[in-house]
Amino acid sequence: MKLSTRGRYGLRAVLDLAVHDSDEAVALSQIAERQGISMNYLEQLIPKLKKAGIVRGIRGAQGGYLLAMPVDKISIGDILRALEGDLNPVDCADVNDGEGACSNSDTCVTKYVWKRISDSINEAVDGIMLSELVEESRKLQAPVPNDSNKTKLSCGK
Amino acid sequence: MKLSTRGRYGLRAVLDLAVHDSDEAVALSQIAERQGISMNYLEQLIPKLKKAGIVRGIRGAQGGYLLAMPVDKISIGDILRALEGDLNPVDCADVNDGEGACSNSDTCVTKYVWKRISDSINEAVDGIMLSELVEESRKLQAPVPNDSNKTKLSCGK
DNA sequence: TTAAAACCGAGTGATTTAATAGGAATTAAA
DNA sequence: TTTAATTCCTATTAAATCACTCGGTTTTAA
Repeated sequence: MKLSTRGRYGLRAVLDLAVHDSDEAVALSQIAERQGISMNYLEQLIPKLKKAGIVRGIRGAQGGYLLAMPVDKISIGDILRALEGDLNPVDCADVNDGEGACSNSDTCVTKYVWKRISDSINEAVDGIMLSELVEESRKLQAPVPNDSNKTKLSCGK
Repeated sequence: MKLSTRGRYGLRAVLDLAVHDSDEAVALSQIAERQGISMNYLEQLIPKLKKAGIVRGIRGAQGGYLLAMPVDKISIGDILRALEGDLNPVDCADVNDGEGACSNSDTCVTKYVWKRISDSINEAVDGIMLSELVEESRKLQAPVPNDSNKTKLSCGK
């Protein structure tokens, strides 16, 4: 029951993008450098975020990425589901609306457990908007206004 | 963010044991057969459940396993944590009380997200007692009182 | 024209998962 | 006292997944 680096790195990348949001695109190399993440690896996560309508890319020189929606319309749940796939603890038809066929759903008792876990996770992540994390990070870097470019926004790898 | 078969099989095994709870021990071979799970594999999960004080083994012929606590004292969270390890989405000191050292916990914003997820999962599973699942399974098998031995209690693998 | 960037797909070593297998120790019952 | 049932313990393994790396192509601003 651990998030993979897809979810962890990807959320950091989107948050970095959100913190540096403006009218000009941000190059992936900058995000990768600031966050200390391999750019090649980050590159693989981008298509998932694009498909979910979270970021959009600007090709060519001086290109980069922009958020495709305002920060207060993007929930952490949107981001994590885009990167990790559904956040359900099992592949079960009664939990994951219809997906994942199951033969004896009628005699299944554990599905109540999976449903409760699934609902609680999704409610938690859907209740946090990207804008809240942006605000929080601005508070944290306020005391040292100069090195705003270096803030990692997240711990560990 | 999926539970492994450890958690899914193991919970089914404990639930099976709880449904067939009595003063005589239940052989693992019976649980394995009823639940359609490899006995060799189930055998590997038992030490985790014993260490957590959930089951105890009776050795020798006519031996087997018994619940080590009353069903209303065992939460689903106890069982899943015993089988899967902690249910936190990341290894982060600020989430997983102290475990997992972290260098820049001070500038970390994402930890708020991980904490919310972690808390919601643990609250969900700690709020369900094994006794509730036993009751639920009795309700489901009530219409056909004869085949109580065959109830799988869970779907899929 | 050039260089910076997004875009695309293939390959890879390490780790984890989900088992299987074989045997030793214990004990109730024949 | 033997036998058979059972827990207990450790090792091995095939397959999948993870976390990257690499090499190239297209696009586009300067």
